Amino acid sequence: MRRVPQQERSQQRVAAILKAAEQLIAEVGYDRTTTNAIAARAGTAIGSLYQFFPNKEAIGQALVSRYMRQQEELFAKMSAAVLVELAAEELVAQLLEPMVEYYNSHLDLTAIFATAHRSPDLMQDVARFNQELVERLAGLFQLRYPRFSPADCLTYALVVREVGGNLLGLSQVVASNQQVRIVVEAKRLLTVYLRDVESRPP
Amino acid sequence: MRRVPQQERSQQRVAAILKAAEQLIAEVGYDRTTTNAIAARAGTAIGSLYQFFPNKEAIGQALVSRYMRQQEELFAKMSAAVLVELAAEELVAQLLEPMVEYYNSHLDLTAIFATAHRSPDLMQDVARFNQELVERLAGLFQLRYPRFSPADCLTYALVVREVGGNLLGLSQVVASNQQVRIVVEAKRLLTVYLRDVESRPP
Amino acid sequence: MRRVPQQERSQQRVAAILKAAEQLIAEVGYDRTTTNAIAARAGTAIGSLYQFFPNKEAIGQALVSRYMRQQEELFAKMSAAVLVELAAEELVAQLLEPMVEYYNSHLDLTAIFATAHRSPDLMQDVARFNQELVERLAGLFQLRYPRFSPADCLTYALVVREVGGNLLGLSQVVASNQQVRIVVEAKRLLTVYLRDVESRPP
Amino acid sequence: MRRVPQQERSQQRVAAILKAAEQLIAEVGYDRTTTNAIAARAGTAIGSLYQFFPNKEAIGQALVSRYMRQQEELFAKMSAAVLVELAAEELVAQLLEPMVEYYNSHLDLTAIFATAHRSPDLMQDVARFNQELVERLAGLFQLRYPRFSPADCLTYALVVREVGGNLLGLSQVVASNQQVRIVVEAKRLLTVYLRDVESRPP
DNA sequence: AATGAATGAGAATTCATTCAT
DNA sequence: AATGAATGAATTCTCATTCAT
Repeated sequence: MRRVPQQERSQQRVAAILKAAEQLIAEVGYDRTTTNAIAARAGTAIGSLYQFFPNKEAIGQALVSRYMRQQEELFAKMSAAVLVELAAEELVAQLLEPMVEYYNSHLDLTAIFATAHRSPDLMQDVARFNQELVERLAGLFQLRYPRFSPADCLTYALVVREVGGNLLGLSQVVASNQQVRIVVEAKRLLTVYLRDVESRPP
Repeated sequence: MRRVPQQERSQQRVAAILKAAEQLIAEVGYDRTTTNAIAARAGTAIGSLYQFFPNKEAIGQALVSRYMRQQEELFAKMSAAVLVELAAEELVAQLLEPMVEYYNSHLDLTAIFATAHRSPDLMQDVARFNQELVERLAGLFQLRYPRFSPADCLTYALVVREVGGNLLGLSQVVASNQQVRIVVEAKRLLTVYLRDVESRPP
Repeated sequence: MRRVPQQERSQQRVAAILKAAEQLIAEVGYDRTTTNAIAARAGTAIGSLYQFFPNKEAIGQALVSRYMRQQEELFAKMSAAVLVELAAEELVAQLLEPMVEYYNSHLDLTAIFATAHRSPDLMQDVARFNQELVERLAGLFQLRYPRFSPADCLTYALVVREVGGNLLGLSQVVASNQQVRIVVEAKRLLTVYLRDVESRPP
Repeated sequence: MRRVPQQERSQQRVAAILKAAEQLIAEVGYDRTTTNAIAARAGTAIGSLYQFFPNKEAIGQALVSRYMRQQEELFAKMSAAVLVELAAEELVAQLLEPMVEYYNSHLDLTAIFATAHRSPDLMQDVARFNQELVERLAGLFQLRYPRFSPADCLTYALVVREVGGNLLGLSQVVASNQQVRIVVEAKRLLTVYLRDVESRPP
């Protein structure tokens, strides 16, 4: 960010910009979201937008990093010591619950993540976050299932993250009577998968 | 398509255009792929590109519909009568194998599907295909598990398609030593999920 | 218009754009006038042009509607009650004088009207204006010469408008020593024509 | 023309091209008529078109010069000696009749003439023809009315040509029940105008 | 001679970003 | 600090013309 908003009015402005960006990206995708449209929906002048963000990418980065920060807070609450002991079902619930909540209030994530693959800078942040998340999961699995190799644990982590993230994304897109069902199935699916992993010989 | 390529040279040209488009979309995404870049990589003049495709979207549509056609051919080979009888593990293998093969040779699909959500026309085709695929799966599940309601079968189909597609997509992106592992886990995960479904009371 | 110019600077810019468009259209015709050329001659960036006009056609429409508005003002000044009573010579003078003045300051009209026949939207405006003008004339003739049928009056109106407009257009194109003569003859020609009409039996 | 068509088949081809060009120009205007469209409507390959015409402009020129040649033939039939003696009404009839006939079969003239003003080469030909026509008329008037100055005769010629041409053009465009009326009025208008001229003192 | 695929300069339009007010 | 008008590089697409077959 170019300038850190000090006054309350500025902070509200930045919040409005991020909210507008979030909505527009969710609606039309990252590439088709114009900075002018963001400013317009945020009720701000385009010039003001550029006082806080040096370029369009920075807005995407801000969105991603805000998401990262919030996810980290969620994870920080869970002690690894506890997670290691939980039954598979409980573990999945603990992991997915906060993500479900987050997805329900931040619709743009899928769109940003989808486009992020291609944008040099945005990609860095998203990739770093995903990496971190996967590593954290892999570490957790290593603690829970010490008999598996690190490469195995990494695989499980990749699978769990991908499946979890995408099913939650799907739940946002389907007809409303399917939304909850998808989330229920996501938990069930991950649970039986983890149980299967647990039952495997080394 | 504007003009149907009759001669062999034309067909090669169209093939080169589609291949270039595929690569570029996979590299930078649909929106950032320019028609000029496609023509340049295809070793063709931009005007020639527009002799075959009326606009940029048509190229994406061609890619999508080619994919749809090929997928349908794959499905056409499997008789429902056989699939109904298979064990969960076999069924998953039958469903995933051809998709794995396809994903390995067509890297752009994830990128197109990601952007497609936003583009009116492209979306139609992709959505229609996904819908069809999901309905086919739901129909299959209904046959296999008659005790479940259509809504249940739809949920299972949505989950299986989403998880299957995304894990295969993931397998394209990860480090090479993880690629095969991911596919193996995808099959395992879907297998235990289907077994779980099978074990449920009505 | 996309954005209504509020500030004086903007108004000057729009005026400069319209003036440049007018000149270029008069010089090379509507189709061969490029928006970039208009912007260049107006001393403006192409982007600025598009802030005020959504597309090229809108510039032509603005020119036409400005013309229409000004013509209507001219007509509004003449009361039908007075025109009905005038001698043919006076009537022609009243009708042509303002048009002469206008043609002398707006050289592009012929060019726009010539191309307008072909452009869907531009045509609408021009056609509507011509229609209106002809109907107004036909109405006036009906009042002056109640013994003629509406179809007759329409014919007279069509002829008078066509001849009037074209001779004034011609006066813009010929050598300077012929300009005034053409206008004088235009008046004379229309006067003797109207007198002839007046002398006809029903 | 690039190559003079010798064989009959070639001559038919050229005729088809000119006919197609004529129609298209009448429909959409000169600038918007594409050479590919001309070839397509003529049932010819675009390459063949360019074997006979070096560029698009040459097609317009061919149309204009064909028109010029035909008009000259019409004029050649009328001896000046006879025209000088005719009454105004007869003279007008003699002059307009062939033009009416021609306009009825060649609808593109108005469109070409309208655009011709702007096209360097096309303009030359059209201008030359108009000039010639006007000079011929002026010469005729000088013979009929020796008491007027050459400048006066030129003015009358300009007026008569402009009015005649445009009213015939108008007659092509109006509703069918007005077409004949316009032509009748055109003759009447020119007649009373010439009579007025004849009655003027030197 | 005929064909029509191929070419690429050029036109309309968008949008990220700057900068005068 | 805020504003929003101004900028112009970049993009999509057209069409006159060429040239290999």
